[in-house]
Amino acid sequence: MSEAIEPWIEELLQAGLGRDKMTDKQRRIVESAIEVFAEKGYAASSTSEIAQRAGVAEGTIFRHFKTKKELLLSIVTPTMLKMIAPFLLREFRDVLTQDYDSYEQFLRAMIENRLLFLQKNKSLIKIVVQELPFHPELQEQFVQVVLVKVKERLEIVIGKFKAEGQLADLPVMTIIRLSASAIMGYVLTRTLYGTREGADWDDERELEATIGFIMKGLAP
Amino acid sequence: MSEAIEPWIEELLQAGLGRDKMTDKQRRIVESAIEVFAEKGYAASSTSEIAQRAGVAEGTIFRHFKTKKELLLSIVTPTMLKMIAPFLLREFRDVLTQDYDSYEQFLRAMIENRLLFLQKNKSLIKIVVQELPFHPELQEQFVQVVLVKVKERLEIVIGKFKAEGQLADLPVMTIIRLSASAIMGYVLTRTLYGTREGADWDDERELEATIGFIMKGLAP
Amino acid sequence: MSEAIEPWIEELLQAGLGRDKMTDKQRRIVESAIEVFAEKGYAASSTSEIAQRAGVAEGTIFRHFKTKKELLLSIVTPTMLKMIAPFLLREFRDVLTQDYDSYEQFLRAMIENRLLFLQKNKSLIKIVVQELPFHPELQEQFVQVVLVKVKERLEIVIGKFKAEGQLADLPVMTIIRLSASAIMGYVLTRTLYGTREGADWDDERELEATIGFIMKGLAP
Amino acid sequence: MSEAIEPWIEELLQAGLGRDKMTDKQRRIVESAIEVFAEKGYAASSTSEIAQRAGVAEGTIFRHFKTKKELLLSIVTPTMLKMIAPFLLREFRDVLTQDYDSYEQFLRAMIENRLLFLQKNKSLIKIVVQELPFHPELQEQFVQVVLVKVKERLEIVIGKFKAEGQLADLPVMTIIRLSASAIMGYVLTRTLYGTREGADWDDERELEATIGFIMKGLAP
DNA sequence: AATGAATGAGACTTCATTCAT
DNA sequence: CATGAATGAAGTCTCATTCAT
Repeated sequence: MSEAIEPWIEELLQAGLGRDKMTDKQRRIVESAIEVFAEKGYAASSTSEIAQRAGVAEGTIFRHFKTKKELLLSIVTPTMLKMIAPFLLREFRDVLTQDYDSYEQFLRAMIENRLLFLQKNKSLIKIVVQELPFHPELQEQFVQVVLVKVKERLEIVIGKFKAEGQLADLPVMTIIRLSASAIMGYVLTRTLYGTREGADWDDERELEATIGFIMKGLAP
Repeated sequence: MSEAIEPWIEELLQAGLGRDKMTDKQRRIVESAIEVFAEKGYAASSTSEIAQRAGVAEGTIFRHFKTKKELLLSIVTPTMLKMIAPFLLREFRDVLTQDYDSYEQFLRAMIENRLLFLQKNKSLIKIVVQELPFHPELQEQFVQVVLVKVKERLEIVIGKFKAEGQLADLPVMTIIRLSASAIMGYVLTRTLYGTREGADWDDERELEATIGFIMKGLAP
Repeated sequence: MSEAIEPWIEELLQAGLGRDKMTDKQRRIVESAIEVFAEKGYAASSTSEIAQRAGVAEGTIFRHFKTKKELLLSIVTPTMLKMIAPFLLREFRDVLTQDYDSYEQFLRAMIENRLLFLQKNKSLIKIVVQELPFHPELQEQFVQVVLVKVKERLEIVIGKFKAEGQLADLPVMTIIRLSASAIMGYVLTRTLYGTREGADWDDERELEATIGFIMKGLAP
Repeated sequence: MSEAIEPWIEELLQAGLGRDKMTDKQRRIVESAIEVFAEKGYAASSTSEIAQRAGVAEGTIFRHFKTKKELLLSIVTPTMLKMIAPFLLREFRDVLTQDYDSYEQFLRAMIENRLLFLQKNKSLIKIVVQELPFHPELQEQFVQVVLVKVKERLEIVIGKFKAEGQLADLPVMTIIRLSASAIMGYVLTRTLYGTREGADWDDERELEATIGFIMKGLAP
């Protein structure tokens, strides 16, 4: 737990999360690109439309991003890092292992944190999820950056709860999978279905049901 | 629930599932299209590559399908029907309501049946899932054809098990969601992760863990 | 002398010289390309202008030639072959070794033959000469196809005249170089300078002077 | 013949030959431009690459040269002057008419002088030769500045040798052409072919052969 | 029914040039 | 003087679709 974060991740986090160094136009280009990519998908998006929405000349895009693909990467790579930021930052990491007495507490914290993130980054997540299957480099990155890191951290936390006898005697990966499935099912349904007009979605109730389900399902 | 299936669905099932009426070339076109769409995504696929792989002239595609979009629909619509075929076919429907004594039995049957389907139709499912977000007509179709129908049928079955006191007192939709999440998590992990070389995936164990998880989580 | 011509050369000669298999539009494209390339140089020529002059849509060019470069090659490669055709064709080859009693006769024949060729293919030659320095593949081709073949044949003929004591005792390559320089100087001056209005170019006299110069310069 | 050199030529000679007045950046731009133009040809060269190689900003080029074309001219015009400098400079001019007893001596001096020049200015010459055909203003300049001047001077010298009975009774222009052809053939072969690895080019022998050829060919 | 040449709109990208800093 | 971000015209090339054969 005490080993330092790899410097390149630290760096990317800085560079990616804050768009500080970007010029105004650059930021507008990226924002338009996020819009358009999320709406139509990368392949069906045209740089001319992105330029138009950003209010810049098409050539300007290519001054900042050598290719359309690079523009995509400039969006996806930081997003993948943001997705796992809580697992990487030192302060949070310590929190992970210490602050939660019960698995339930931990679950609630995770859901709240990531749900907030997801709500604020719907388009970004959509782009990542949509494009992942078609770009092997992204997949590589995803496995290396997201899966491995997250798994690493979660194994520690969940291992602890399991050792304390709070959880059933299942492989840690299985516990992660089952918990994650239920949470994602909740989040996805909520996102897709819960926002429809006239939908009878009682968020509080569903959240409780989901957590209850996980806790019962994983009880020793 | 004893009303007849809508005739147009019946028709589509016939037309879509059996590619009987297709000429040889037509079938080859559709098969190539499935390949290419699954590989590159609809927008990034070119009709000329599809024609090439199908061994037909470029123009031939447009003799059978007015537009590229229509070719996509000719793949997606039947697939969506195939996805819910078990819920629609009369014989199966009766089975649903009668054959299973326990929810666990029912779950096992569903998993086995749909897993088989998924394994035989990976590319098709991939296309549907990938394209759904970008084509409102498809979404419409999906909701109308898949969600509504499945929900309708499942509510009966699950309502029965719930009435029998086998399941916790949760809204039927919630039960469906939680069960489906866990199953899909299992299937997805198995598909993406279980086939990697050197992966330590014990299918039997994971399946049992998943079913156990659901049953415990949903126990009254 | 009696060994067969390499089949690939034979083939290229057929394909390149006769534009038989070309469709009408293809021929028009190539002809326009020759015009434009010769006028402006390859790099400064635009496919859109070529298309316009050919009276076809721009896309049509790329149906017949994958890239602009391929269009260039489709012009240059056959031209290089045409440049040395006399040295390759069997009938001519035999002629080379037998028909000429004196080096002077041989020179006159060569000049006449190649001058005719040059007059009919000014643009083509111009393109080859202009582009050669910028395309390594063309240089490779030029050395392999033109230099080597021509040298091979000329060495035989000139070796014979030298053996007969008609020529000075110089390396055959030197004789070739000196003769070629004088001829090319004649041809070039004639082409560039001789066609100007008011130029005092007496072609007959200059030709005689050139041949006289070579013969005297190379006399034993 | 004793009339002064046209002042504008004098001026250009000063300005072009010495790059004295240029700032450091300006000189670096011109040098990079020479490199790139020689490598890729004018039309295929980009000002951005030139700027990069020169280590200056893109805009800087256009502070010193209004257009890309002007940059080309700033290279080509002085080069054309340098090509004929020996014929223009007063001191050299006198030398021309007095110092050489034989045409052979004169030839040797010219070859040595111009060969040295060519070796030190390969890229420049390449650019001039390559671009001449595509820029009518350059052609104009070339005829006016190079051809006319050189012809003027050479006619005097060669006229003298001819009057002395050293040379055959041919038009002076013909003598020039024949001599120049042989020399250029020598220089070109030497440049292109003589530097290849494994080439059996004996420079001394070829030079002698060439001079011998010219002298014999032009003997009275 | 099948072909494949032809199209022209539009895709991504490059580039010479301008201008505020 | 120098910079480099910005531009928009133009470049090469792709693609869905049409149509005469």
